[in-house]
Amino acid sequence: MSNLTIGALAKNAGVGVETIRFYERQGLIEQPQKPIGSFRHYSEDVVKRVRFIRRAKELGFSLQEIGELLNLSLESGQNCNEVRTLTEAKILDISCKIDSLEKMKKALSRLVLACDKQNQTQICPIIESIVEGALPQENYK
Amino acid sequence: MSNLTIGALAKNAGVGVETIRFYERQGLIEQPQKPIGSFRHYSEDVVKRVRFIRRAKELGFSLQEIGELLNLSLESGQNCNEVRTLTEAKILDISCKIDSLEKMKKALSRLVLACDKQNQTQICPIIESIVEGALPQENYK
DNA sequence: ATTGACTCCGTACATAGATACAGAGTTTAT
DNA sequence: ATAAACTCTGTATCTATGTACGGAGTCAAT
Repeated sequence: MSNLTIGALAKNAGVGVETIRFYERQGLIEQPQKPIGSFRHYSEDVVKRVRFIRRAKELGFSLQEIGELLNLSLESGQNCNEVRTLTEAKILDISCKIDSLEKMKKALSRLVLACDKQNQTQICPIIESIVEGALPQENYK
Repeated sequence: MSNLTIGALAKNAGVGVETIRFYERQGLIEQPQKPIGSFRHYSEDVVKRVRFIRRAKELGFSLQEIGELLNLSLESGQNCNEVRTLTEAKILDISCKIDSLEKMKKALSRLVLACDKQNQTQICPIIESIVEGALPQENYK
């Protein structure tokens, strides 16, 4: 719609102009039409897209993974089964992350509780409760 | 306890030897005693600590933040109120992450559902539902 | 039609987080 | 007591993810 310039897009999405062009080079947002003169112009959808990228990064996804997430859709000629398989894998991945964060949160809540009780026993529940995680330990080296 | 060498620690924790020494330089694990000869030796606790670091990284925390998380405890001379305040902030941060991941998960579940229904409408629910996030939009530039 | 703000492209630099390597010392198994 | 495997320190290199800059072109307001 709204035909934003790159500067307006960047501002709305909360990133720098250079970052937009970087994402374009990485293939995360497509090279836009340049109807007016020779400047890039973007729709509101791209604002959402960039915000999504920003958010997903904070959740520990790499740009590569974010690209995969963004490509999950039933647009046009996509094979439905393939999309479903990929999507289910992503869902599993996300569930693991949620589990870990829940554990972390619980551990920290216990810490606050210990604080309230003036319970001065040495306690650092994070390590105790979060380490043994949901993700399989891949072979390393 | 178990007096692991750096190699054993690395293997158990699922990282490389160099990574251990890197974390040491970053202050995430302390320079250990070297009782036997001049080699580093570690307890089982350090294995847990490194696994925690690894896990927390996957959840989008920086090493700096991970250090802060690891320092949250009621050990020895720490000010209880201060610890509580910091901890509550971290809990909030984590809750936001969980929220975002839940939204992402729901969006992907809807996608799978659409697959099942052979509903071929173009659908890419990720962007719709995850973008508008819990985190405040910090001023950028 | 000129000025200030914005954009273009290309390339260089920056930062976080490792990872690799060189050359020397140490441990352990035979 | 020797060889293989491991570790030491210090430094250099690598990848991912941006950021910055130079020099030129474009747009919008006066």
